[in-house]
Amino acid sequence: MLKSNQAPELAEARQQGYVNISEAAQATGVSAKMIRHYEAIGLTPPARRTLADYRVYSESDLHRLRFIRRARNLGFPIKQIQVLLDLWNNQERASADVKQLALARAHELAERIAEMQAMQRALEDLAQRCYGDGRPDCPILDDLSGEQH
Amino acid sequence: MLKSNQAPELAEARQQGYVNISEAAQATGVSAKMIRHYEAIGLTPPARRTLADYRVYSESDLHRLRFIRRARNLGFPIKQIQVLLDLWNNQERASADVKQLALARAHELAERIAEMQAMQRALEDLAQRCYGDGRPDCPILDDLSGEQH
DNA sequence: CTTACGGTTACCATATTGGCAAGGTCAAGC
DNA sequence: GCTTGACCTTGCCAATATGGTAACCGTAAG
Repeated sequence: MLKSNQAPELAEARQQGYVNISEAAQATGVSAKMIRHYEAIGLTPPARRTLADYRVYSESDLHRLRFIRRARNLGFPIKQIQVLLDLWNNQERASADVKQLALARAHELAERIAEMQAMQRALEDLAQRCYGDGRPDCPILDDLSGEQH
Repeated sequence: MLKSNQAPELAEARQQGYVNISEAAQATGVSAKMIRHYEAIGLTPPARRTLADYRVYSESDLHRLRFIRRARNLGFPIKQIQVLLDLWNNQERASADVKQLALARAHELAERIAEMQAMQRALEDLAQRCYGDGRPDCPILDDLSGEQH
């Protein structure tokens, strides 16, 4: 009567410590939508299924999802998270590889931050020179028009 | 023999001071691809065409494209550029409207910058605590795993 | 006339996330 | 046992802005 080997029913899977996708989402902070998406693009291995094709997740699956969420919070794109997951699973990894990824990411962030700070400064400079009242004169639009000042 | 009123041939349009799309791209720094795209989404009015359906651009068309490029360089999204273009064309605009857009954009940028700086700091902290040699121990992966330190 | 270049439209792709629709499943209450 | 509501499934569409490709036709120069 027990069919625990391949595709259990949901209640049975739960007894074995599995959770369904919405519980996994709540437990990891990754939306159900994204959990399915990560599986579809191969970032995570195909989830185990019940007889009714419901996805169920073990504690180690949840662990991996939390890993992904934290990496996303650090701004890593999916491709790099793929590499990080490989390194995470690889006992013979060299920490140098991981450090290099982290520093490369930090460097990219620094460059983007510098660009955005330049934009922000330019906008605030322009806004400061703009009266901001009912008059139509506007140094901001003048600057966008390419007028010399 | 002259058919300059509606749809001239390319040579004729050129004599009237029009340029074709690749010249417009070079003159404004907006790629031909993007010029067509901006037209398709209604950011710019439909370009004038020659008999053979080639787009041709007047100096004021180029002026508008340069305006768009500068606004993009300041990080304005297309939707806001639409508003900026309207204000630019509107003689009765109030500079307050433009200033508000610029400051709102500056504010968004500041928020994104703060987030990214937090990521960057976190990454550099982690990298600094990582030996970065051949050993597998790696505080970066430990942190992503959620281990307490 | 041929050739090379460049224009045209219409797709596809990126990366990430949200939303919706149609249909099947689970659990609880009657 | 049946109904009901919540939840699962897949698949498709949406957004951001930009790049690429393919098939077809126009233009300019030899």
